[in-house]
Amino acid sequence: MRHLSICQALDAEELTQLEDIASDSVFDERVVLFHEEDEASSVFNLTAGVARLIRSLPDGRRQVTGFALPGDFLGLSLEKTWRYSAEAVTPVVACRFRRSVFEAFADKNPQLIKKMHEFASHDLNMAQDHMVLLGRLTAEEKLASFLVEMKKRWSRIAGHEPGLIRLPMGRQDIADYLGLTIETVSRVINQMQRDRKLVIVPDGIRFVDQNYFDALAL
Amino acid sequence: MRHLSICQALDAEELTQLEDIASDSVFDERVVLFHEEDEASSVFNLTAGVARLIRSLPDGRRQVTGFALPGDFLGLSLEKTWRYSAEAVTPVVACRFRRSVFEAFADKNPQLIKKMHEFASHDLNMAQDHMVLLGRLTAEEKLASFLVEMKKRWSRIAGHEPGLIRLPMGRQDIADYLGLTIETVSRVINQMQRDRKLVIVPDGIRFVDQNYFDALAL
DNA sequence: AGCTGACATTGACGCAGATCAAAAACAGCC
DNA sequence: GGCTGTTTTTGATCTGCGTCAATGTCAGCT
Repeated sequence: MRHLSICQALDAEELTQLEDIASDSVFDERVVLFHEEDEASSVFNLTAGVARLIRSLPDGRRQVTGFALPGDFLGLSLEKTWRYSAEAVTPVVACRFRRSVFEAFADKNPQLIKKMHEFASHDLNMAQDHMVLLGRLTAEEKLASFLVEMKKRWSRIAGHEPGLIRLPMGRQDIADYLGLTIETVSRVINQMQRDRKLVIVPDGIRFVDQNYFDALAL
Repeated sequence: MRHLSICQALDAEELTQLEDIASDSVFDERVVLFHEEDEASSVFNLTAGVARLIRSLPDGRRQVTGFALPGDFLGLSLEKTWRYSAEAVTPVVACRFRRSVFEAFADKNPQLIKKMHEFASHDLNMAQDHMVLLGRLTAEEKLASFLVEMKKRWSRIAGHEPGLIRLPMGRQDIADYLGLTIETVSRVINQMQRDRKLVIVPDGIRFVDQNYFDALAL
C-alpha cells in the first residue's frame, strides 16, 4: 500500500533502503506541517489526506500556491529553508524522511536525483499554468479550471469515487488559490449549480455538463 | 567571457567537453527561439539580449511567465516538448546544445543533474513568488515588485550601468507579465514619475525613492 | 432537541482596473 | 526634414469582482 506512493524512481532494493530512513507522521486538521522560512529538515510524501501550500504577505493576504494530495512530495527542492507553509486541510498521514539522510541517499542514487528533477519540472509546469490562470482568466474560467484539475487529480488516486469531485478544502482556500474572494467563489459555484452545470454534494461537487467545463478550463 | 555564463556546475575539464557540443545562435528582435508544444530539441543558455517566455490562450490572451536575461538557461527540464514559447525582445545570442547530446552528457555527470535540479527549484520559487504577485497584489504593488526584480537581476549582470533599470521589453510585455493591461502599466509608471518616485529615461527607468519601492514590493 | 461557533450564501453597493477612443511620441526610412 | 507605422500616453466611461453587511446552514456538543 505505502509502497505504491513512496517513490517510483527506485528499484526494489533501493526502495527497501529508503523505507529504512522513513517514518510515518500524522497531522490533525489545521495543523501546520512546516512553516515558511523554517529550516527544512524533512522531506514529506503524503500517504493520506490533503494539505494546502501557502505563501503569506506581512499584512495577512494569502496565496495558496497548491494543494498536496496523497502521493505528492514536499521538500524535494532540498533548499535550506521552506519557501511556503503547509497546513493539513484534512487529517494528513505523511511518510517523513530526515532531510540530511534523504540528501545523502540521493547523492548516491543519480536516478533518484533525476526523478526529483522531473518532479520539479512538472511542478514548474503546473506553476506556469497557474500563472496563466491567475493573470488572465475570469472568475468563471478560474473555477472551471480548478474543478477540472481536481477531477483529474482525484481520478489518479486509488479508491476515489469516480464522478465525485472531492473538495475537502474550504471556500476561503479555494479563493486564495484562485486569486478571488470567498464571496466570488461561492457566487460562481452556486450560479453554475443554478445553470445545471454541476451539483453541489456533501464533500464536493459533481459535473452535470462536462462539455461546459472542458470549454472553459485552461 | 562565455565561460562565465556557461555552467557553474562543472570543473574545467567538463566545461571543455560541454563546449564541444555547444554552438552559438543569434536571433533578431521579435524572432521566435522556440514555440509552445514544439519538440524540445535544444537547450539554450543566453549570452546576450533578452527573451520573453510566453504562454498563449486559444483566443489570443497571453501570459508572459518570465523574461530570460543573459546567463539564464532554457530547456533544462528535459521534457519532450516546450511548454511555452520564447521570443527575442532584443537581439539575442544564445549558446545552444543539441538536446540529445546534452542529455547524454548529463547522464554521465550527476553533479550537472543536481545543478539542473537546483536551477529548477529556484525557478519554482520564482514562479511561486509570481503567483502571489498575480493573485494578491495591486497594480501599484505589481509594478513596484517588477521594477525591484529587474533592478536586482540587472545588477548581477556584468557591464550593466548601476542605477539604470533597463526595460528592453515593451509595455505590452510588462502588462502580460503582471496580469494587467498596457494602459494600466503606462498610467501607474507615469503616476510614479509625477510623484517623484522614479524617472523615465531612454531604455528604462531610474529609482528616485528606493524606500518607496522597497516598501511596496513583494 | 437546542445551543454554539465556524463556514457558506446572498444582497446592495463601490471601486480598481478594464475598455474604448483619441492624441502624442518615437523610430525608421527615403 | 517629412512621411509611415508602431508604441505609449492620456482621457472618459464601464464593469467584474471586491467590500460590507446580513442571513442561512451545518456539525459538534451538552
